[in-house]
Parts: sequence; structure tokens; C-alpha cells
Amino acid sequence: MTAPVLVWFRDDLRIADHPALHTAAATGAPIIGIYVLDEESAGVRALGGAARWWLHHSLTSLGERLAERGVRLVLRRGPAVRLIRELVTETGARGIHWNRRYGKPERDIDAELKSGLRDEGVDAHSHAGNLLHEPWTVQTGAGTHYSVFTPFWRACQALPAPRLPLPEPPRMTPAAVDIASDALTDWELLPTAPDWAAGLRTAWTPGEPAAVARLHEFLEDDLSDYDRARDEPASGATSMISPRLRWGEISPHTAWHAAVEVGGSARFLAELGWREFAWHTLFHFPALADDNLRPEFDAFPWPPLDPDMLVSWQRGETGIPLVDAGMRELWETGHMHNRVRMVTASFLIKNLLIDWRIGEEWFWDTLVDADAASNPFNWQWVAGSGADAAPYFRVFNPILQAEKFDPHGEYIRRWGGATSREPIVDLRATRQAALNAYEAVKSSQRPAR
DNA sequence: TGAAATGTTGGGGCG
DNA sequence: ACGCCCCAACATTTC
Repeated sequence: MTAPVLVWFRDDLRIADHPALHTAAATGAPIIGIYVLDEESAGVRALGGAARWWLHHSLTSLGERLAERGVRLVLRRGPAVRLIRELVTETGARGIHWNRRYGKPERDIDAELKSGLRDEGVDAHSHAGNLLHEPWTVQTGAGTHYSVFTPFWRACQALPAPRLPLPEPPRMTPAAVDIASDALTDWELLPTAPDWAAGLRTAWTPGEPAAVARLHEFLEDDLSDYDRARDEPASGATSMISPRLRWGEISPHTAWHAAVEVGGSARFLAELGWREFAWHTLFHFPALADDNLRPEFDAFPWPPLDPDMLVSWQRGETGIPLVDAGMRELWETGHMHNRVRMVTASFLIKNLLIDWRIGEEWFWDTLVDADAASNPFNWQWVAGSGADAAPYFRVFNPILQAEKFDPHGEYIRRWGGATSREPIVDLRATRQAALNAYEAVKSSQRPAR
């Protein structure tokens, strides 16, 4: 009997344009798919509630699609290094393939596994599957990484164009090995008591087929007017592919080339670029979710947390219509329009003076698309402590933002943001207080004498 | 991928 | 006809 080859699925829950699966299938060896829910390894961030919901359904979809092609998806829960080594032994696999991850704890796990398995003669291979450009390949003239988006993106475009997406493997050999798998329901990824996921079920269909369908719907219906309409949260003109990219139901290569084929939109492609830039930043600054990227922000004088203020923000009860609408969209659907994310984040940080890390955690728990790079990257961008956040003391006025981008109040009405509640803070006074607090950052920049 | 304050300009009302 | 003032509209600077 031919020894099988394992394909370890992680943030790439798809069959098309999956370099690891494609390479493994091309060997002709029997294929076994693996997914490990790792809640134990050091440094690996526990999934948020909305993420767990998405993962459950996306794994269900992937498992069905693989099964239709004769391939099993084996589920295991525990520390990845130990479990993968056990699976290699149990199956007698002669090789294992995976697509790279770029967070530090995950890279450490993968590096340890790869060298350990290779020492034992197992053919362990990592592939580039989830970014258009590997983070270490984008370098300044001085050989350092980038800290400003525009030159970063220019450098990306000077590199060879992203490769074309790989097709679904034309043929996959089923494995005869019988091997135990956890039952997905035992992982208890779905909320019960209470079941808060009704809005998510209405808003989303996780899984690769729905991801591909939405991408093409977006390209046909929305790309031509994207530059203008993308900023209006009521328009429905954004791609909504962020969770699909987060879970790897489609690859950025697929999105890139599909958009280019229909004439492209520099603006849309640049949005893929911001995703690349976030991962580039995380790769070179692994503490992105914990530490200020700009260390002078360590001097920012956060006042003691007022829990009531935080709860008002989380529940969408601030009395600021656009903020409340956004926070309710988030709670209801696990998603929020990008412009409204900027406004709600700015409000938390600069009008409530609550540390960006606390907002980042809430988004991490409630967004279906939060990943380890984009979520902290964007929070730091709004806070001013992050990459390319100039001017770092920018304060959004949520009333003006609503006038500009939701002029008819359509988005605000849709999400019940138009309450008669009094604002919990005075925008003018709190803005001034935030600017005063930013003075501490400015003075800490000055060299000591 | 800001906002607010400050500066500049030019048209029109009016003595 | 002319100068003066007001102020909206736009541009620039500052936070």
C-alpha cells in the first residue's frame, strides 16, 4: 500500500488555488486532509466567538467538498506539534504539505515541526498560498521592511506579478487508512445558551462556493463604481470578501486576477495591498496586538477605564448615531463597513480615551474577519501608534463623517443608530482632551537633555 | 482613508 | 464709478 501524504489545512479552507493540496495531489499518493484546533500552544491567540462560528461552518463545507472527491478531513484538537507528529505516525505518512502562516507563534510551530519531521525522513513542505508577496521579499533599498503604505505597495508592484491561481487538483487519490477524527460538534464552536448567531446566519454563507460566488457578483455589479461607492456604508458596494480571505476560502491571487481580468480597480487592488501590508508589518513586528508600533506612544496617558463607557460603545448606546449603527451592525452580523470601523474606533480611542487594545479585543471577538495582522494593524492605524498613521493625532468627527458618507441617514436607520439618546460625551470637549493627551506623545519624542 | 482654525480671494451690496 | 465692507468659497496651516 502506498504511504499517504498529509495536507494540513489552516487558514486556507479551500480546494482551488491551494498550493499545498495541489502539490500533494500531484504526487499521486493518497491524500489525507487535517485540521487542528490548537488552543494550547504558547502564544497562539484563542479564536473569538464570531470566528468560531465561521470556522465551524467553513470546516463543514470543506469537509463535504473533500469527501465528494474521496478525501477525508481529519479533525483533531490540541497542541499542533504533538498532534501532527502523532498523525504522521498513525497514518504512516511519507510527506506533509501546508501553506505558510506569518504570525510568530505559528511560524515557530511550523519551523519546529518541519525540522523535526525532516530529521525523521518525512517530506515536510511549506508553500506560499495566502499572501501575494512573502513578507521578507518586499524590501526598501536599504534592505529594511516598509513602514509606509505607498512605497510598500509601489515596491510590491515592481515585483513579479502575483502568480496565476492554481486550478482545483484534477485528481486526488483517496487514502485507505482508517483514522480517527473528532466530531466537529464536540468542539462546540457554535454558540448555545444564548444562540446569538441568528444575524450571522442571515448575513453569511461560509465556505468556498459562496466565497467564489460573492467575488464574481461583486466584480460584475460593484467594481465599476467602487472608488466612489466604497466609502458609503449604505451602498453595499464593498466586496465583503474579508472573511473569505481571513479563512482562506478564496486566495488573494484568485481575487487579484479575477479583478484584473474585468478591468481592475486600482483602489480595490490597493485594498488587497493593505491586507498584505498588515501581514508584512506583523511579520516584522510580532507584538503588533500588544505593543505600540511607535514606541513613543507608550507615553500616552490612558485614564483609568470607565467600564460603563466601554459597555455603551459595545452595545451601540453612545448616542452618536453613526457609532451606534456601526456597533449594532457588528453585533448583528459579525461585520462592519470599513469607514464605520474607522469612525467607531476613533470614537473609542479619542472621545472615550479607551486604550486601542481594548477595542481591538472587542473586534477580535465579534468580527468574522478579524485576523492576527489586520485587526491590530488597523486599530493601531486609527490610534496613531501604527504604520503610516500620519497625522497621528487625527480625530474623526462622527457627525461630520455621517454627513459626508451617509448623507440620507440610510445606514444609520438600517441599524437603528438614530436613537433619541443624549450623547454620552461632548465631542468637542473630548476631542480637545485627546489632543491634550497626544501632547505627551509629542514631548516624549523629543530627545532628553 | 481629518477636522478645525486661519488665511486669501473675489463678487456683490451699498454709500 | 469707486472704495469699502461683508462673507461665502476655497486654500493653507495647525492641531
